[in-house]
Amino acid sequence: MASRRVTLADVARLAGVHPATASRALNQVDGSGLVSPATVARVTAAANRLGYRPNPVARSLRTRRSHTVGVVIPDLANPLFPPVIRGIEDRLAEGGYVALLANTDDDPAREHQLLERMRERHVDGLVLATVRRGTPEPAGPGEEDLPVVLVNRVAEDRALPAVAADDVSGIRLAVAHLVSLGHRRIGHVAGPQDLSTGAGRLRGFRLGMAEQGLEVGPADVVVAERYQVAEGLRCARQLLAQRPRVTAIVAANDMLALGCYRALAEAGLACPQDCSVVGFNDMPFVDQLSPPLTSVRFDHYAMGREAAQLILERLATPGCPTKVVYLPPELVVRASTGPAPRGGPGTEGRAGRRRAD
Amino acid sequence: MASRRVTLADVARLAGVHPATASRALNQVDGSGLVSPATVARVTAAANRLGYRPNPVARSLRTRRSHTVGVVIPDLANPLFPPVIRGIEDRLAEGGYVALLANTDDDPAREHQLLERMRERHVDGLVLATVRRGTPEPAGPGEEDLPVVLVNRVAEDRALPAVAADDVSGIRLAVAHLVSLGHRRIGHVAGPQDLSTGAGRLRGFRLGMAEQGLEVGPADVVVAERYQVAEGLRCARQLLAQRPRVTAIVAANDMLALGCYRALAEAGLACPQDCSVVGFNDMPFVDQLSPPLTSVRFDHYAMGREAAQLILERLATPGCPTKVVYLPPELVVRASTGPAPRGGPGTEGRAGRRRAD
DNA sequence: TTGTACGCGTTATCAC
DNA sequence: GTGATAACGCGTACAA
Repeated sequence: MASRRVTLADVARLAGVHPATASRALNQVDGSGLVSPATVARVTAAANRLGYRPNPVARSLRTRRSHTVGVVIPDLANPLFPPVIRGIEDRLAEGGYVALLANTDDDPAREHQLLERMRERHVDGLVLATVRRGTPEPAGPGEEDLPVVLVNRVAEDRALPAVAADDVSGIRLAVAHLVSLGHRRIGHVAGPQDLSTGAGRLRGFRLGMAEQGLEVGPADVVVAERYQVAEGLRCARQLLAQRPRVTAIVAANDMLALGCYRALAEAGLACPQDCSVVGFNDMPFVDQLSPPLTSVRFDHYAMGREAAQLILERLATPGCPTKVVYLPPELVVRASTGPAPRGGPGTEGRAGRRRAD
Repeated sequence: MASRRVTLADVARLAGVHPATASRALNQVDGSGLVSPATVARVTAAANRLGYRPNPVARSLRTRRSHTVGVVIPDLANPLFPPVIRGIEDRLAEGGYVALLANTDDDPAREHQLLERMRERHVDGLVLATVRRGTPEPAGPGEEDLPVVLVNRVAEDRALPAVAADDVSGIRLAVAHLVSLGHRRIGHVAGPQDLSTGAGRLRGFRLGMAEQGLEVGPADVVVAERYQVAEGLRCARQLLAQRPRVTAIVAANDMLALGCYRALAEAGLACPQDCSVVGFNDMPFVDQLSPPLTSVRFDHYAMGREAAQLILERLATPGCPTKVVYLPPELVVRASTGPAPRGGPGTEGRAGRRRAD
């Protein structure tokens, strides 16, 4: 029936101490003897008895810390992110923090507005999955700088703490796998080059091909503007047009790989009989596709946890060194990759067979 | 270079008025003349000049309203929800509100804890996609009650505002479609019966079958405990075991339909040649499955917007009547449904063919 | 119409 | 060690 929330003053009254003392007693880090153990006991007892919960708003007003971390995601609809968010939330909760989530839909204007809102709300730090190369300062100039951690992105100069998959290694795995299956004419549908993942994976492609003694000509790479199925379709169409004898495509992520599927179907090519496809991220559901997608996998949930860990460290120790964490990738081989066709694709013999609707 | 945030006092000083006056001038609803137009002009000018942004924390402490709405989702990894969340966020932003997002992973304990955190943070209202039948009071008894809106759920007695698809109509569409393809032995993998969607869709199934003059025996329905692929697999296995001659399965949602795919593959049955499958929700990516899934579709983004609309109405007019909004469903026919097999499935002639790995 | 004074709930900084 | 006091930034009765 007690309708009003119980406040610190109530606790103090019950414990027979001044509110300030109660505050100290409750916020006490164990050991530092600023307040007598007896009072601590009495106050905590009173707090428990009354079911006292501090008011975070009042606390935030006073301390200018909100125990809230802003998490900015480019696209919630990308299945990559839910596990990442879960990881962030879980680790943050362990540290007593809450995530304020926002997604920008890749719209810089929207992102700017969201970041402004987050500053207003006194978020203590930011976890960004949106940062583009060339805009390392996420919050505009002149502002007091919030702690920032990048996730699934890395700053060009590694000046910001970050957690991401080892893009280069991952793509090299993919290339090596394809070569082991006999592929030689391999194309790359690259990601946006203003994203660290897009640039890193393209670098990995060139490196991996070189390691295998294969050349990469200008026509072997088509760069997507965004990580979306439609872009994958566009790029794969172009790739097939300018390199009709390609037998395998490495896509910079799974969304683009989906676009490649469509382009192959359009062209009357079967996957993997005529052309193999490899993705990146191993998103949920790609094992249910037709054909199930071979993809470079890493632990998304762990990436989220690690990002939260970094921001917590940074909040606890503002000056701590800037860490960049790379997660080890592995290749999950499924049915979208197979032996290189012997006659070569694009020859009339194999085209025009069964196609997805 | 101005490092400190500009505060109301700064604005007042520049405008040459008392802070209280500045406050009134800025919070003024147009028309009601509590403050002279001249001062309003001066104050707003000063505010713009300084780039004043009110401190939401202080305001929230004072007014006990945070302009924040808690949004609780059972499972972020379900692709149904991202568009819903987008809809909620967008509409909320138009009304000057922010969404505080949380996902419970279907864990009531976790949900309880999250709701507590949200209360602490002074959320002004709640949008819940988690409510189960039998627990209409989401926040525990005796507490001051926050405005609540349900999304993708409906309270048993319709006592709470809610937005959801018209489950009954949707399933009837599915049944009618299957019957028109010649199916007569149709099974249902039902959703959890403590969720309004699970119960409503089961009701729709019985109704739809009755309309078509078909009987529903106890063995024709298997009830899933959760909306997950693994549960769909379990239920479909059971259904196939107890009704081997079934030629079509209506799944209560797309996740369960995915489980049905697996069960059919296990049993060596081809979809749709041996057995058709219909899902519900038309999640993103189900058009990319093998085979592309026939599913009952409704506008997820619109559902989110509508839910936000309802909570905004409720915040503006606390006593307003309780609305329950049903969204019209439509059937998206893809390749997972086809004509009923003539010989009937489960006969040895067709079993044991190609199977997914 | 505007200024005065106070309180929202907490914590930081002084004294004692 | 603990109590008193002020302040975080804003909104709002009340007085003028």
